[in-house]
Amino acid sequence: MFDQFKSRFRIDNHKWNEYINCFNRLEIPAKTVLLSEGETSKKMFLIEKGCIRVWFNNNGKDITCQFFFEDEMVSSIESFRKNIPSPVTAETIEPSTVWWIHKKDLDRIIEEIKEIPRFRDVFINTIFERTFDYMKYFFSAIRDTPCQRYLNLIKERPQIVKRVPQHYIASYLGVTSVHLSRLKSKLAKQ
Amino acid sequence: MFDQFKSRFRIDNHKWNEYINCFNRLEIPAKTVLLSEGETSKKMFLIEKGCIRVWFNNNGKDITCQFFFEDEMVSSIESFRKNIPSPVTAETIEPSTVWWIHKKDLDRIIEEIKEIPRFRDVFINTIFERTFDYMKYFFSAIRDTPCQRYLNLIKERPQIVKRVPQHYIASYLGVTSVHLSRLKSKLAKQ
DNA sequence: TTTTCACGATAACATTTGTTATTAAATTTT
DNA sequence: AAAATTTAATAACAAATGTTATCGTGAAAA
Repeated sequence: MFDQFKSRFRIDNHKWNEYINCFNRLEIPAKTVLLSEGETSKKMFLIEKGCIRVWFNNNGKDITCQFFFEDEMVSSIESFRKNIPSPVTAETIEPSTVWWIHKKDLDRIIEEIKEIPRFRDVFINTIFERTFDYMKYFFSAIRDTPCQRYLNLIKERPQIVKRVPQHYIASYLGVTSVHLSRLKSKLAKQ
Repeated sequence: MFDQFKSRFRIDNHKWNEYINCFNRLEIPAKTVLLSEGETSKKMFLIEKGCIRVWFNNNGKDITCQFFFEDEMVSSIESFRKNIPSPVTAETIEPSTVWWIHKKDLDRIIEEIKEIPRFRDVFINTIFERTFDYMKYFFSAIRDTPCQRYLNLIKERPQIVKRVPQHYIASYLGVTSVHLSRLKSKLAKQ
């Protein structure tokens, strides 16, 4: 589970064991809430198996804004970094296995390995890539029709279309589930 | 113009003068292109006076995706950082005064002051904030109606509504200029 | 097994948004 | 000043999308 990170940073074995001992394995059923809207995020989750959606409430309807799958880290990064109430809820879609770590442990680890220039660069690069991702999402939202965004999702993120219930995808695309269903049947006819 | 940065990082006078000498002042009319779509960004611009929009072409129509005003830095950060062709064009809206710096000079300066922990943290924090901004834009795009987004713009970024021609704002909101005009007249009646 | 419940498809109708065209005012250029 | 260009408003119609309701299927719970 953690080898992907180890090989990237060349951390000595002793330290490495100390770090991975901070993680706790957790097996949970579908629809388990890992972080609630309004709660300040104190844990970071790493997905071993399963899938998680992040959503927020808007006038009684929930709007899904992110999906996470195997090997991805999940939290409300805004809540986690700034110690403020989370604007979103994180919840499993499938029965899942996750590893979680306390914020204070992760902060300490980051503080320690921050001194490794190699790590620092990877860290900064990761944040930049996240920014570029969200820029893309925003640009797509103002440029493309819902139909184009759905086709794009099939192409770029097939996992989502295959594993996630359709009404979650609909709100992620900014349309109703009725309309997404309509778009699908229209596309099937062509 | 540069004092806002100097006070933030406590850099000694000699170095400071070396740094600001890398910047070139430029007075330009409205509709001047500073970076073209497809071109690899080699300059970063800092706005002393005026305003700049960033846009991309979509099937012959241009879609504005960002606005910049006084004291803000402009480039395609993706092109600038990754040395790839810019997905966007940057162009003045008003007659403007900008300061520009060569990428190689800026890279060298950043490399030097990166060693100052204080700077490093501000740098990392700035990227995070950019990410949060784009997350907000994306969330708003899938959650809010164009009308809500327009009202939000008036509230959160009044400069845009006051200084930018309406058809640029329309594409930024993801609607046609006809429709934005319609929304405005509807709001005026209430 | 039986009973809920979650999920998705579809229809009918309402509302929003896009398209195209026209006009007028404001601004810039000549 | 005159001409050209840019910008915004409006109307009429078309297309996209939302809303509400109904139905069927399959999965989960009792």
